[in-house]
Amino acid sequence: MTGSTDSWIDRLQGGATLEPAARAELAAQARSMRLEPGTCVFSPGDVCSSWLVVVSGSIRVQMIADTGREVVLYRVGNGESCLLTTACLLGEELYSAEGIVETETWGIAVPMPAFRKLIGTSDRFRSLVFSGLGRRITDILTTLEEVAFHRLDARLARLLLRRAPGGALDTTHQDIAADLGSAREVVSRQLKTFERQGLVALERGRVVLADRAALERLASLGTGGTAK
Amino acid sequence: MTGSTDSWIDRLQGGATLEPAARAELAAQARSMRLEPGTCVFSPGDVCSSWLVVVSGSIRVQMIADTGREVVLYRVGNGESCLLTTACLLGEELYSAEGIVETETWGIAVPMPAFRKLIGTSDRFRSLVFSGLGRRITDILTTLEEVAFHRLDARLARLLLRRAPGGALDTTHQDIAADLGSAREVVSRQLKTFERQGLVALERGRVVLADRAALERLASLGTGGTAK
DNA sequence: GCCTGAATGTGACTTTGTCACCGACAGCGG
DNA sequence: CCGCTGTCGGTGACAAAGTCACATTCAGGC
Repeated sequence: MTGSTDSWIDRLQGGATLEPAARAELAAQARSMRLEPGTCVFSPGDVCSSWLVVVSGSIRVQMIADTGREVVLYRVGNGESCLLTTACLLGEELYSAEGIVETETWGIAVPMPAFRKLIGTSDRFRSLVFSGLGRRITDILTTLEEVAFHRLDARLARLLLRRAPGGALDTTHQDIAADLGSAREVVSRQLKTFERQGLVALERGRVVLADRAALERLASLGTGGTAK
Repeated sequence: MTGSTDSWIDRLQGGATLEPAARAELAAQARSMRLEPGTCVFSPGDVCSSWLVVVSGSIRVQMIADTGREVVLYRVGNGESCLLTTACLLGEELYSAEGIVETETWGIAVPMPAFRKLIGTSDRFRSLVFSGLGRRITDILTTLEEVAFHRLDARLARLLLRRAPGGALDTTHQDIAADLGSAREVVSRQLKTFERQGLVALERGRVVLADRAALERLASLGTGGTAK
């Protein structure tokens, strides 16, 4: 809303090539927000009135069962938009999951009317929105495949490799369980087993990778193995 | 492609209100197909070159694990379009699941260029496509929630009630297992238990509901119960 | 040092999934 | 009518995952 109003547009994935008219419309209509970790951006049953983009930071989108168990569907960050929001706006439905701010986040909200207008008038905007949509649907299907078909040890190994690039991961077992769609006790036990096998070292609120190669071997079980 | 060329357009959900220009474009570009049960319409890894609509009949979209286990994501029928196809066309991705014709099906294929043109020019067409999209995403999330959170007995009871309106269901245990994302043996055992409890009667290739009320009681466990 | 709440560890038991068979049945060709 | 063959369903044994009910452990405040 100030001098650098539209700098975020360039940080939006695919935003740099938008037509000038679309850029202007976006810059004029969008509302910029700063969000604190823990904030709930939307909950199941909410109506959806704006298109959401995360410029920086990260929002976790998850489903919660009545028993308290959770599954993380995907995370939105780095110039991405949120699949559920887009789907709800386009299909005029209610949210069916919840969105939680994970790290200090800079977000942009584009009101529904402006969003619809842009979709109708800008080819570039349309393809930007859609390619994000396709990618996320793939993410959700991957989550479903993992939960339905794969063993927990392989999934846990994959998650550790994916989320601990520096060789360590600072989270609680509860968080990991949510990511995997499993239960905390199960994750604790599996981590303990990994520790006994020398694959990781455990500290309170932190998992340190000790044998990356072995974890990779485990992770590739049931991934198609020899690949196609 | 004959006298009644565009009669299918009226049978498409939301198709009756399309602008004349959009109807003409659709009628001119679409290709009509008759599909036999068992035909595979698309497989994982295929590129997606046409937008697909099922006028009548039914197509089952499912994922298959290397172990042979399957989960049905959703079914397309009755004037609906296929989420995965739409998502792949829009996001230019490859299919990540497979589509199998279940019953004799009448389908329509709209080539990608015509589809893109319609999306860009017709407001009605756009909203028709999108509302279908939103509904299907909800379906997939429901599937994920069921598989990740709910007990098999409740899920099986729900499936029986949903798919046996006449009080009986003609399918194999294998098929039911695929629908639930579970294994055949597990479904067989659970059905046997239901039979011992007098909830159903089993015949080869057929399940007959015997105590609908009890099944409904079972089905509502873990659905939120008293509701919200 | 003591309290408190969050994070983690564990045992016992249930539910699901997997593996390896077996038997039952339908349709078919002889 | 007989026997073959492929699909369908049943079962036991055992492994993996989820649930329940607590016991520990630890970091910070007071």
